[in-house]
Amino acid sequence: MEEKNPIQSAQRIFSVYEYVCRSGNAGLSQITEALGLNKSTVHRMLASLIYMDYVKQDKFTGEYTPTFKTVELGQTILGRLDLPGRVRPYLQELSDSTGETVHLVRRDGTDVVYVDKIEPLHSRSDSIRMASQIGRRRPMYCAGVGKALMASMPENEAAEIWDHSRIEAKTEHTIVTREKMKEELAGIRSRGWALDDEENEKGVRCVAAVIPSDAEPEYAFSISAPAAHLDETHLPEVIREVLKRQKEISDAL
Amino acid sequence: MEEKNPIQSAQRIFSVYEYVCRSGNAGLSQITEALGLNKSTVHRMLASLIYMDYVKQDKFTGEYTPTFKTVELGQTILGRLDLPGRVRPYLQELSDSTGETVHLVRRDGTDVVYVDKIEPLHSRSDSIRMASQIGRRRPMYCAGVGKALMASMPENEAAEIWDHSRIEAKTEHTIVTREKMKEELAGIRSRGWALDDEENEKGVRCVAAVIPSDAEPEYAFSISAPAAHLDETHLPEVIREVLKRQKEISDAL
DNA sequence: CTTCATCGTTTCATATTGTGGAATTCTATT
DNA sequence: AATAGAATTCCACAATATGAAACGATGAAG
Repeated sequence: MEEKNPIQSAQRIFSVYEYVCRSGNAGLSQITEALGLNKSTVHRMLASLIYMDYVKQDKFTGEYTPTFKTVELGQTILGRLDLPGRVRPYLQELSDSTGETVHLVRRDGTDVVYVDKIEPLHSRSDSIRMASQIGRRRPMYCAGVGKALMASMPENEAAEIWDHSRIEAKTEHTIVTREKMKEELAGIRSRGWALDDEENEKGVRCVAAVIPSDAEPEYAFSISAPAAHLDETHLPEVIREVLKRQKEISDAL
Repeated sequence: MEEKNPIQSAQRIFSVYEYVCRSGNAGLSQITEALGLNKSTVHRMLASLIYMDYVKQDKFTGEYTPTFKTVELGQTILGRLDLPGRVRPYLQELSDSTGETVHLVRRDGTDVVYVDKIEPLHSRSDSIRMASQIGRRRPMYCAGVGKALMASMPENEAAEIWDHSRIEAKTEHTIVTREKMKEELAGIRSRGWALDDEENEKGVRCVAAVIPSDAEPEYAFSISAPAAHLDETHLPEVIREVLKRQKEISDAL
């Protein structure tokens, strides 16, 4: 991998672009300070982004905000995936029947990327909003969906993913040894579902399963919930729901 | 407005970036030909985009594809909007009860931008897939949602939108005169809903209404369907459903 | 097996552009 | 009216982006 951007001005303009996207709105001085660039440089970068319709400037406040063009490009990329649209009805039903958030992910190297996120139509009164976001990536080793995918591939391939992952203990429950992971994957294979037992985020558990496929599965889905909801009492029922929907999806594809 | 990009290399690298996003995957030579740039320039642009993680290169085919980073940025922008998440359950019910696609838009100058799109969980057998896409913009004057929004603002403001729009007859049904639009908006005001009567796309009709707000409404939603579904027989029922959901949303916000 | 075509990759002299310091303009505050 | 602090503009020149040419890889044709 290169150790610096082959095009310096690209680094600069994309820094400005991302800053505006991530902040939502920002003034010239704020961006200048945050990025450590000269303000006439930043000004020209913004003028360029405005010209290309990625950014717009509020007439009254002078602040810069992202346009929806990035949203449209993102949706163009996402919309090219066929599977999410086809499985969404099943995942919405899963979400509705459990009252919890459902995620669909796609494998991307040693990571998974969230490609859909379904909230129940009627949230339970004690539900919490999941911080997950479509487009975000996460390492496979500490995600229920990631482990489900690893369990559905040849063992050597799963081992390679482990070896290429930067293992760190995200919580005290995160699996950090090769042996433990191997056992875990064996368990997942025999059960047909994976559990993220507060391994990625304290207080959050999830039940996951792969989307069956003729080839090696590339997608997986999960129900995430506060650990208090997914306790020993409720777990079996949720597992049943997950496997039921998995079967329906399998039958329909 | 500037008549050329203030930063030439920005123009180039964003051209390459958009090309890769829109095509889904492309080889160096293809991009070079399409954009009329020197191939070593394009190669360096791609190297830069790879460095910034917007693009990746397939190891086997050598082709370049967009990563999910753009999706993530787009979702960051979209996720900053509060209203879509809150009204989605109502719109999903509207979609399910009618079996048609529902759109939520937000006003953006003289245009509307699609910020959500809901498909019924169980499509009717003769449903068609709407070409609309989140992030896409559309002029207000020829969209049901746009007319609904125009009808809910002061007349002079609606007139200004009309004056600043590039009016063209998208179909033979498109309203292209100021007088006709004025009458149309008066009708919408008295009825409380708008109809896109094949004005934007032949064969497609939609019923639209604004999302009520204390201030001037900024969002509107619509049901779109093939004209054959939304004929005179079915229209009253769909209108009732639209107004019913509008009321529920109003009560809940 | 050799040759050829076409793809992506790399190099480097130099033409061209992006840079940033300083001045200017604008607006809100005192 | 003066001041502060924001955004905007200018332009000499330092620095970079450019592209022609060469190179390496791969698959197809003979």
